[in-house]
Amino acid sequence: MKVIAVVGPTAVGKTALTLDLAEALKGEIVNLDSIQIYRMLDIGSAKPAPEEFRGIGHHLFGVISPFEDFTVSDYQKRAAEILEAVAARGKVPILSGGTGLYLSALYYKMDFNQAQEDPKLRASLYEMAAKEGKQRVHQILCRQDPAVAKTIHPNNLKRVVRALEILSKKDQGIKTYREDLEKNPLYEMSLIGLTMDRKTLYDRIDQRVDLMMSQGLIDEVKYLKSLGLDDSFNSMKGIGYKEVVAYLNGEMDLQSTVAAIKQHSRRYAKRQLTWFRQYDAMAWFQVDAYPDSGQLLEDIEDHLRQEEGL
RNA sequence: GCCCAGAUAGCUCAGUCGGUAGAGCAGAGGACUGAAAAUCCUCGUGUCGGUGGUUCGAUUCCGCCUCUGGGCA
Repeated sequence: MKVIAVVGPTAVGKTALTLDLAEALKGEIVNLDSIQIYRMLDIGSAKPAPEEFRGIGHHLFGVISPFEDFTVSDYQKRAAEILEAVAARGKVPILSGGTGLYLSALYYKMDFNQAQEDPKLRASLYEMAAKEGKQRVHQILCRQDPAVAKTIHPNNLKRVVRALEILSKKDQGIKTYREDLEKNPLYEMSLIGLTMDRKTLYDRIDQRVDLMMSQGLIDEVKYLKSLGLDDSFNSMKGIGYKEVVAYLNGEMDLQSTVAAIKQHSRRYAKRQLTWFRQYDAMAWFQVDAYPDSGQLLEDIEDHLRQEEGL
């Protein structure tokens, strides 16, 4: 099945370009973003508005309750179904978003079903970390699987815990996961990476945060809070949300809140670029090197045609 | 004009009882298999304002100059 993925850092212009591309290729858009997937998180996640859909199919935007703990594994299942359905309709599915792990969950053959979550084990390990230190938990991993322990830093508790969780279900541990990584044979995926001069990107991020504020991000978060959502929910851990929650709790003044959102967004963009560099098949396009989006679109279409010809 | 305090990394500053210097922030690079907008790791050479002097040796002490704050006229 032919699938296109448009990825890149936040604020690089994925949404607009994907819309043009979908129009040109008679495609449908499938969300590849871990926050836009939630309902009611609109302004802060820069979710595309239905008024701007131009009649093009959009999937997995705002379909999950923000009270729900959505995971990569859930995404993988739901996205796979959507990709099937779109292809069955004779349309080309275009993934668009910036969540790297979600891309890998589709691009590679990743089986998350082998080791389910274990809340009890997690809780006890976190308790141990709180009492005896993160080092202690890492030591346990060292004993059970020294090779994996070496690849995970002791301070990265979250990942140490997950590695132990996998070991408790499965003899091979997380290492075999990594080594077994192969491309998902179901999809013939074209990877389109959007990038931009760093300084220009950061300016755009700053501008977009200002725009979100003027669009009413504070009110959006106020409303979410009034529903009972606080920073303990995964949905509220997104950039723009966690900072405004802190502001509404009186922990920060408005100016530093805005500054923090900008800074966190910049760092996030950097991490996204690091992640997306790992794919050898990624075709990169420097967005700000094009005088207009029309030329960019043409080049991308050329590239896709070329890839198909191979 | 006089007095005082400053001038050190992109920014804010610390420090060297004289042996050419280091924190925070900003920034850069990286890792990543059920929280991923998450979580975590690594990275600091800069005419120490300019110029003379003392000294084996000055960013450090002294003189002068320039600039920036503040005060007094």
